[in-house]
Amino acid sequence: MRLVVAECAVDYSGRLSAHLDLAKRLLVLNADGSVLIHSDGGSYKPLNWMNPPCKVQVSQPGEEDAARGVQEVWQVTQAKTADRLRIEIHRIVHDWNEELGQEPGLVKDGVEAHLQELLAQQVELIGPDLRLIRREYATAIGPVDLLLRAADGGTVAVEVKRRAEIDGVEQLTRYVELLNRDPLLSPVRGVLAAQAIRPQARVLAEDRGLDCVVLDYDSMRGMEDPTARLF
Amino acid sequence: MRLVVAECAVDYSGRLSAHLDLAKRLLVLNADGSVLIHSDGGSYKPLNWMNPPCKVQVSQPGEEDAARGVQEVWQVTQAKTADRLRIEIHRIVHDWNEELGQEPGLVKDGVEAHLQELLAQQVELIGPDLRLIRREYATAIGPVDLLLRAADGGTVAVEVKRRAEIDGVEQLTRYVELLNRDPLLSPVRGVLAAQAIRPQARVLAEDRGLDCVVLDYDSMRGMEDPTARLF
DNA sequence: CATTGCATGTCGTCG
DNA sequence: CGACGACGTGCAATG
Repeated sequence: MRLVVAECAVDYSGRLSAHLDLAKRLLVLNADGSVLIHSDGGSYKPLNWMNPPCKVQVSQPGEEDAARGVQEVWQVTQAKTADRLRIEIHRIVHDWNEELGQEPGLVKDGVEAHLQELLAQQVELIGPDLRLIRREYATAIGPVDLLLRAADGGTVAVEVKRRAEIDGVEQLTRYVELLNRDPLLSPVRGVLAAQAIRPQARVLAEDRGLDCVVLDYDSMRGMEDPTARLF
Repeated sequence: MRLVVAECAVDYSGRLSAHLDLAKRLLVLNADGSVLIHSDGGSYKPLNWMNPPCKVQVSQPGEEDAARGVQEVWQVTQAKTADRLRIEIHRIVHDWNEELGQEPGLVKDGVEAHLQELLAQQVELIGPDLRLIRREYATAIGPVDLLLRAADGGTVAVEVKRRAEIDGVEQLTRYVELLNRDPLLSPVRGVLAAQAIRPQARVLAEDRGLDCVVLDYDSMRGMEDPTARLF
C-alpha cells in the first residue's frame, strides 16, 4: 500500500464523468492497483476511486500541463471496463509505501440471516398457533424466508427484512401467488416481517392483503438461547 | 487528517457487531472525528468505519490488555447513535498528521436526472405526436418520471432509467395501473426508456403491454442546446 | 458467468 | 428531520 498526500486534480470517466478541482487530498494506492481519493471528512465513500483490477501508469506532463504546474500525471485504467481515472499531481506533500500483509478478514453478526434465524425460533411473534415448516423454502422463483403451517391447515409465507420497502412487498406478492397454486399449501397468507416497514411498503402490502409484523431485534435476541451467540 | 498505519485489532458495535483480528492496517482519522480502517485492496469500502460526527478517545490499556501487547486503546463513539468502535493499537508503523484544507467538491455529469431532462426536451424519441404534461408527475406511490399527452387524448407514462431491470418494469406497471384509474388520464400507456434494457426486463415489459425505448445518451446530448452543458 | 438480494449501504431531494 | 429513490452502488451467494 502506498499513501500519497498531494495537491491534485482528478478526472473520472466511466458510467458517468466527474471532475475534482485542484486541492490537497489523500491518495491510497493498493497492491491490486485499486485507487482511493479521499478528502478530510465525509463518509467512508471516497471522492473518486478505481475498483480492482486496474493499472496505474505514471507519466510526465505535456508542455501545457507542466506550465499549469503539473508535476506528474497518473493514468489509472480498469482491466475489464472502460473506466479511466486521470490524476494530475501538482505537489506531493507526503509519500509512504510499505506492505501491509495478510488481512484476516471481518467477522460479522446481526444481519438479516440472524433475524430470520431468531424469528424461526419465535414464530409466535407472527401469530398464534403457527408451526415452522421450514426456513428458506425453495420455490421456482426463489426461496421463501419462512414457511409456516397454521392450525386451520393453511400456510403462512413470511418475508423477513431488516427494513421492508416496496421491493419486499413485490417479492412476497409473487411468492404468495405462486404458493397458492399448490393445493397442498393453499390457502397461503403472506406476512411481511421487518425491523422497520416503510409507509409506502405498508400501504401496498395491506392493499394486497398481506400482513405486516414489526420486529424488535434486541428483544428477540434477549429471548434467544445465550450460548448460541457469536461473541 | 491523521494517517496511522498500525498493527491493530478492532471491535465494532452498532447496527451489527463486527470484529477484526490483529493485523497491520491503515487508520484514517478525519478532522470531523470520523474514522476509516482499510486493508490493502478490496473495494473502496473500509473494513470498519465510524461516520461523523464522532469522538476519538485515547486511553492506556488495562493490565490484561497490556500483557497481550496492547499499547493504546482508541474508543470512537458516535455523537447521535449508540455506535461504538474500539481499536486496540499494538504497534504503530507510521504516523502522519496535517491539515488538508478545503475540498472544492466533486462535479458530476451523466446521471439519470440529466437523461430525464434531455428526454423531456426530446419527447419525439418516445413516439410521434406527444406533448410533455410534466416531469416528476406526483402520484400516491411516487413520482412518474415523464407524463405525456398523446394526440388521441390518451396519456403516456415514461419511466426513465440508465439501465432498465425488472424493478423498473414493476415500478412502471404500478404507475400505469394507478394512472389508468383516473378518467382524466385514461387510457394510459407505459413506456420504459433506458440506455440499456436487460433481456428479462424487456420480456416482462412486453408481456405487460409496456413499450421499450432504447436511448442514446451521446446523441441526445448532441441534440441539446450546447450552452446548457456542464463541461 | 448471469441473476438476485443484502448493506453499519451512502447520497441527494423533496415534503 | 424523515421518507424515498438512485447509485460509477459493491458484494456474496447461488443456479
